[in-house]
Amino acid sequence: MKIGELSDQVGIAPSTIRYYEKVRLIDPPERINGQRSFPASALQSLRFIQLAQAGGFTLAEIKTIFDGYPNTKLGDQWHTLAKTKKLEVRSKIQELKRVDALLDALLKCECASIDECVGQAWQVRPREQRRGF
Amino acid sequence: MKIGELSDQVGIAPSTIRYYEKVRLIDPPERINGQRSFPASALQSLRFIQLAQAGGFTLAEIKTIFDGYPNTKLGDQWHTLAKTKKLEVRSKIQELKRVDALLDALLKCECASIDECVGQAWQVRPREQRRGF
DNA sequence: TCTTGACTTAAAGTCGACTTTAACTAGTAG
DNA sequence: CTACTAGTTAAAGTCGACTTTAAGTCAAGA
Repeated sequence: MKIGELSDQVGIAPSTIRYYEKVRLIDPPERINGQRSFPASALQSLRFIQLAQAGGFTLAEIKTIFDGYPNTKLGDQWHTLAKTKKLEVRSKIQELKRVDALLDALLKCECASIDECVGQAWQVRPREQRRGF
Repeated sequence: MKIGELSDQVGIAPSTIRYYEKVRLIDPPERINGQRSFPASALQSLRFIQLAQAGGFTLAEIKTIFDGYPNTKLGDQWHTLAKTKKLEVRSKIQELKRVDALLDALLKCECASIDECVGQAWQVRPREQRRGF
């Protein structure tokens, strides 16, 4: 598969794919007349990168996973990272649910200001002392 | 409230708060002897910013919301943006759930490579043609 | 009075993740 | 043969979101 085709299939610009290769995130593919010829597995790799990025992984973290897997000795770098990230992902889901609720509130409520509306959406009454945060 | 106290309460660096003021994301607070003195509502604004950022809003988008709210004429900019973002947030939640599942798979499975494992986690058999994507 | 610590400014620097540019090559269609 | 398309490289540029730097101000405590 040439870079253009791969790009089309996965929805990642050729320049980005070359960039990923340059920073050693993906393996340098075979060259045919100087042009990259990717194996089918490159598609999976790129899709993994897409999803992991959506999950808040940096490219460096994705690299750690790629480099380490499947070595699973306890305390292994990628293993530790994956577990940490799983927690992050779960709390991010909770955060997003709060954002969703907040947007609902903003779209529906009649508050005069964002601050007031935020207060309501968070069950926090403004103009009143709360104890212990 | 001086900038240091606000910073401590909300967990955002003073330099960041000044930056938000510079890019007109928050209102310039009153100055007492040249020093910023924030009203309590600044706390709510900053918390809103934090959460919105976590929800994938750019600062420019947050500004649009702040600037437009609470004007709710149909087709209003902030209103449209909020509705669009709500959809984005919901699909992001789905994405994160997929990441969570993928991490589970990586942590538990015995695949020889990430690509293979990704294939399994996504109910996509590698080495087989799938029709129509 | 002197020092300390928290504040002020404008401007420059950083970082991650790409994208763009410029100059080039190789295969294909007319 | 020529033109076109899709590929190649290294290096520089961009963008969002901050952070750091340098030089200065101000009030409180020893």
